[in-house]
Amino acid sequence: MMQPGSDSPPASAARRIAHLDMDAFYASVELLRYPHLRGQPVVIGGRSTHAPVQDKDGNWHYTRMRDYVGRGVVTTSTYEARALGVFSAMGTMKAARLAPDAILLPADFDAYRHYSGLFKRAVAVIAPDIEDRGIDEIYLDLSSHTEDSVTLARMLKQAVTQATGLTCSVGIAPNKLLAKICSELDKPDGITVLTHADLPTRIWPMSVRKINGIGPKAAEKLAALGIETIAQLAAYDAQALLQHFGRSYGDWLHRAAHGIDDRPVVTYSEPKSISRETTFERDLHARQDRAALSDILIRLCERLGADLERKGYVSRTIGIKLRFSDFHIVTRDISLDAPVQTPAEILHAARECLKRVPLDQRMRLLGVRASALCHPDQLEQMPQRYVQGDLFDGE
DNA sequence: TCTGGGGTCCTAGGACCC
DNA sequence: TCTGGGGTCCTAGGACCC
Repeated sequence: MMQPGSDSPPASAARRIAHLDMDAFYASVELLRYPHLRGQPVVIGGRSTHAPVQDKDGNWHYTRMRDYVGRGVVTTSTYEARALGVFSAMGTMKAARLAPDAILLPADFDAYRHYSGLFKRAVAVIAPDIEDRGIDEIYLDLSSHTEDSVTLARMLKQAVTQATGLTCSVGIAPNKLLAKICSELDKPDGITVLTHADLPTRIWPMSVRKINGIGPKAAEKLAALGIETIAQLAAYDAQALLQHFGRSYGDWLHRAAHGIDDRPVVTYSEPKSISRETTFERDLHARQDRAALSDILIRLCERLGADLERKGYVSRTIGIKLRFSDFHIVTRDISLDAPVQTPAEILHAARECLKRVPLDQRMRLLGVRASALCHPDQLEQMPQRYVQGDLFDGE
């Protein structure tokens, strides 16, 4: 907030942006529920059939990783499990090999959403300019605050812990790109404050993969050019980057390596799409498993329809997604004349899309997506199509 | 013993319009 | 005959993020 009597900062004024990241969020929420597991390697993943059960004497019985069979990936893990090499997105079976004695807990997203709301509301009391980046992290615009950065970070962390019993890590820097990198520098339960002057010593030695937006593909391409650290990326000829990565991404790479990022903290945005998808217990075939697939599709459409209704959206574009056993993905979508919301309407459109995919291979995943969303009460004000000729009568 | 579910953004070609 | 230059929408795929 602006202080009374203070002038608006000039457009070029240095910004102060925080990135706040909850520490091992899902696992930490589970430890609130099962505090006696603290200090042990715990992995979140698998299905709800692996939930702990309490016997008549009040003792909890957990599933160990070694007893797990089935598909899926690790959603997150405690720092003790990470020490054994178990990280997010790792196949559950591989994780079981690395940490057979680790305890497996199913993900409970309702609980995580609850704690997500608690920590965000607590932060909002101190710093209301919040950009939501998912369930466990946020950006904050602290530019108008007068306290020094370490004081602010301590206040934020204290508010989060008071509201949830959980810890987080905070990075404060001149922009989102740097704030995001620096919240990781002192994890868990850390505070890192960075200025542009710290770039060469703190940021440049790191791998390009630490930049949010450089994924495995881009990193591989960069490595082929002899670029592995952010320093090497910063030193690389800007024109050459454009040649290799195209104008948009090439320019962004160059700016990112130099710590330049003008993106604002976006405090509100409408969703672009809503989807539901599921990976089957075993791969299914369109012919042999027709009934099972049909049931799954119907259930997905029901859930998607319920999501749309609950959130108050109608959709003009329905799409499907298939992942085949060889992991290649096919999508199809269809734009409708009139927006839809009910499961029956979604199902009808989804079946139209499915007709356009050759189904001769086994599938492992089916998904349904609604996009081109709008609120039903906006339909009146927003005609679907302008009659294009009207504006150009006489042409 | 591989590899979840929910998203965003970008690119690119073709249809179609003026 | 030869061959414009905008623009928008639709569709498909892919990279990336949490």
